[in-house]
Amino acid sequence: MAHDTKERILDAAERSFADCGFKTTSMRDITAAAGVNLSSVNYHFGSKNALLEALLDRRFTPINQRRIERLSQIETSGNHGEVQVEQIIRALVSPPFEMLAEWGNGGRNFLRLAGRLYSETDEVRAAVFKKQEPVITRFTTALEHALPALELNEVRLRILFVVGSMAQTMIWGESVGPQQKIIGSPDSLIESLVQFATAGMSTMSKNRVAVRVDT
Amino acid sequence: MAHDTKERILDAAERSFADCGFKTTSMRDITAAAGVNLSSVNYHFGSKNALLEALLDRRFTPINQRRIERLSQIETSGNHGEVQVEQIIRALVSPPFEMLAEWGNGGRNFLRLAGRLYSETDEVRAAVFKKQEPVITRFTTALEHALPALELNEVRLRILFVVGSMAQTMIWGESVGPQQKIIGSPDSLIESLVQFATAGMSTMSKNRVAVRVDT
DNA sequence: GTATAATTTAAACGGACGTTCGATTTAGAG
DNA sequence: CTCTAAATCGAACGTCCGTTTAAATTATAC
Repeated sequence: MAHDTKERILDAAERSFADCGFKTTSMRDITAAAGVNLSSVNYHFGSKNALLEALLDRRFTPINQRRIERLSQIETSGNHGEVQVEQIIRALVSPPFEMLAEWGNGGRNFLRLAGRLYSETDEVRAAVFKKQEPVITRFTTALEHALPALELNEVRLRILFVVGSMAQTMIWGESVGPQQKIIGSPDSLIESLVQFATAGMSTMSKNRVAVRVDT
Repeated sequence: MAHDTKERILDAAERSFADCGFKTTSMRDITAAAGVNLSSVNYHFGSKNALLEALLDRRFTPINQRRIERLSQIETSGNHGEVQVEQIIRALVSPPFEMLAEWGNGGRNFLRLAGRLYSETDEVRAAVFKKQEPVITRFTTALEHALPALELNEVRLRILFVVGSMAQTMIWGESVGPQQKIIGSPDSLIESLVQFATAGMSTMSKNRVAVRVDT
């Protein structure tokens, strides 16, 4: 029963952060929802910020592990062109949604929370970015190799677009708008996202404006 | 000098909200930055929430006006297919970036702020959504007509992806990562975004998984 | 000029926040 | 059992928050 406290705090915090955001959620909200004492968070994690970090680690570590595994497989498969681009993108965007089945409600809460992170305060975002940096770097180089005809900065810009689509999907995962449910099963959602992102990532225009870079 | 106060508050709030987020920014931060008395915000706007609404109205009204104008022109132009899709998407995503030139730093701050709104607290997001609803609806139906081969829910889902890409671009507009500047002029940025979104929106797969909708 | 309204100001309000502290309870080892 | 360390608990700390109040100041109309 002892160590159970930590996980109950993590679960409650995950849910509250997803519902109300990091700053808006108070420690009293979290501890009340978890059914533990107010001081428990500081005792087990040190501070509210440290709690957030622990929370992100718990989910991002297996997600990123899976991402990297997939990418390694793809790199040794010998595929090329748009097929490979699709595989790479799938390896990037699928894992968070696949975890839904394993993690249940906790996974759904984390998804909403994680989607928001990309637009959090610079302070929080910097922390997240640092954790995700190795993964982003690996996928960036992989896509640069898979799309040799594209300027490097254009590839990186499109990765930004893909991440934005993914984040938005995480946030609005359940319903969009007041009533409409436009999202069915997680599987079909992933397919739509991968298809969209692959098409956008692979497109080669005829009359494109050159991408200028200020150095 | 009297009515100048309101705009100074709006400018300062726009900047602070963009830097630190809505909840994190205190009224004392805003009024200090604006060089006005603490009570001025409540006097002129009523509350902190009302200030945010006024702030959004100031920028979104002309942006959405421009969006609707463009869309109306497109609908009477007689174009079809992917050409029309590109025009519609351009009408949706360009205006915010075009305002940068007109609004200077204020526009840049607003862009970052607006990009974050899509992932704010449900409360804030609901308010934003209500304001944007007519515009979203019009663009949704326009794209549904332009893409008759696509299921309606698939169109709406892809609009979500496009909005996500746009929001992400607004947030990271200046620099991505610690040092890299991957974004050049606003013009080339818009072109990249439009091209990406058009390709993703228009793509027709061969072996797609059917999109199931829970009713 | 005076009267009236609009605006600005300083000060304070009650409340909620993250964190800390000392005491108490629980768990594990000898 | 006893001893020790880990964990939980209630209570309080100081701080910052959004908002309100009432007086002082400024602008506007007559």
